[in-house]
Amino acid sequence: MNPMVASSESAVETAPVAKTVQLSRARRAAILKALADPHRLKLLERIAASTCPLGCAEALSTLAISPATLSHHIKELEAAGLVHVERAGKFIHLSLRTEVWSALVASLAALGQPRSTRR
Amino acid sequence: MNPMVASSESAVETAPVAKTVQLSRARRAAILKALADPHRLKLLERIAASTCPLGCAEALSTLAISPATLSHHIKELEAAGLVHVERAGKFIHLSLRTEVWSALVASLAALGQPRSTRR
DNA sequence: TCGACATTTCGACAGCTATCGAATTGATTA
DNA sequence: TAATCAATTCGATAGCTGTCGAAATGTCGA
Repeated sequence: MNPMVASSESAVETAPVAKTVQLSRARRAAILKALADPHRLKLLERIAASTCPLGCAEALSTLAISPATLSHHIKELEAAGLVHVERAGKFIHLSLRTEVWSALVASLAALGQPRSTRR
Repeated sequence: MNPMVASSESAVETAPVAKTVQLSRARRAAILKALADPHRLKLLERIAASTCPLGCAEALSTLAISPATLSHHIKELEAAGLVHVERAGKFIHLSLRTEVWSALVASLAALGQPRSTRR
C-alpha cells in the first residue's frame, strides 16, 4: 500500500461524520486510474448495486474473467480506496466505500464549475 | 472517431436544452479511460478552470510535456467527447464540454446510490 | 514565395497493465 | 490429518499507452 493512499485513507477514516471529504489531486488521479479498466468499472458498479457485501462467486458470475484476474482487480480497487474488503473464513465480501465515492463525485462536480472558489 | 462516440455525440448535440444527459455504460467507460492519465486529468482541470478557451501555449506551460505529447492527449480527450477543439488559424482553442461532464458526474453520482431506479 | 510559427503525424521505444495457468496459502470439514 | 474449496500469488506474455524527436502539414505575414 503506497503512503499517499494510506495517509488519505486515515484522513477519511478520522472524519466519519463528514459526508463529503475533500480529495487531494493525487488521490483523485489514483482513483480515476483505477476506474480506467472496463472490467473494474463493471465490478464496482456491481458492488455498488448490491444491498449487501458482494462475494467473489457473484463477482465472477458478473464478469467473464478468471479468479486470478478478479483478485488482481479487487486489489486495484482496494488500493485506490474505493472498496472495503472483509474476510469471513474462506470468503471475502466487497463493499463500496461510499464516502470515498461521494468525495470523488463532489470533486469532479467541482471541476466542472470553474467559477466557484477552488484551491 | 469511433461510431460509439459519434452516435452519443449527436445525441448530446441534438439535446442542447437537457442539462444532464444519460450516458451509456460504454460511453462512461470510454470517458473514464481517457481520464486515467495524470497529465490528461491536469489538462482537463486547466481547461475547465479557464474562463475562455485555452490555447496550446498555455496548456504547454501548465504541463511539462512536449508539443507532440500534448497533441496526443488533446486527441484522446476530444475522442472521449470531453473537450471541444476549435481551430483559429495557426492556433487551436480548447474548451470543456460541460454537458458531457455534467452527464458523467450525474452518472457517477447515480452509481453510488444503489437504491434509486436505474436501468 | 519564403520563412516563421503552431500543431500534427509518424515511428520508435520503454514502461505499464490486463490476463491467464499453475502453484500456493489459508479456512473448513469430515 | 487429509481433502476440499476459496482466494491469492507468481511468472510469463501480449497488448496498450505515454513519450519523444524528427518530419510533415497548415497558417500567417513580409
